Amino acid sequence: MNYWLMKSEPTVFSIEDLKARPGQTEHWDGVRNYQARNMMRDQMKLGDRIFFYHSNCAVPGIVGVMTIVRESYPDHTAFDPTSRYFDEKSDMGNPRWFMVDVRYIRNTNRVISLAELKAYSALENMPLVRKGNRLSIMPVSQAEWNCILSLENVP
DNA sequence: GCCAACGTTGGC
DNA sequence: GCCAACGTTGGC
Repeated sequence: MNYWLMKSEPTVFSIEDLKARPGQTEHWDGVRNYQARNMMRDQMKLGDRIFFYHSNCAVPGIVGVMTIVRESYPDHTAFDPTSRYFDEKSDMGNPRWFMVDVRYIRNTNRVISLAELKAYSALENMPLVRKGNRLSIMPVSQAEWNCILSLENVP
C-alpha cells in the first residue's frame, strides 16, 4: 500500500465537502500539473491512504485521511468549456489529464499544521515543507506517514 | 533550444 | 494583498 498527500483549498473543496458527498466519495478533478498527474495516473492504487491537506487558508495543514476507491481515468472537466479546468488541448481520444476517486475515512483529531510539520526533522524531505515546492499531490513514505499520525494526539 | 513574459500556487 | 518560486507559453 502506498501513502500520499493531496492538497485542496477548503474554499474550493474541503474535507467537510468530501464527507457530505454521496458515499463520502468524490473524483479529484482539476489537477493540471504533469508531475502530479503522473503519480495519479501511474502509481495510485485502490486502497492507498491519503492525507487530505487544506491549502491557502488561515491554518494550512493536514485535516484528515481518505483512500482511493477508483484508479485513474480521464478528467472530464478538461473537455468542458464551462469548467474552470477546461483545457482545449486535451482531446477525448487522447486525454491529457486524469483523476482518481477518493473516499473519506476520517478527520484527524486536530489540524496538524504546516508550521508544526516543518518542525520535525523526520519530515524535512517532504516536498510539502520544502521552500518553493508547489506539488499538489505527493508521495508520503511509511516513516513519514507514521510520524505524522503520531502527532495527532500530541497536545 | 533559449529565454523573457506571463500565470499560478500558496505561505505569510 | 504581497511576493517568491516555479511551470508554461511562444517568439526568435
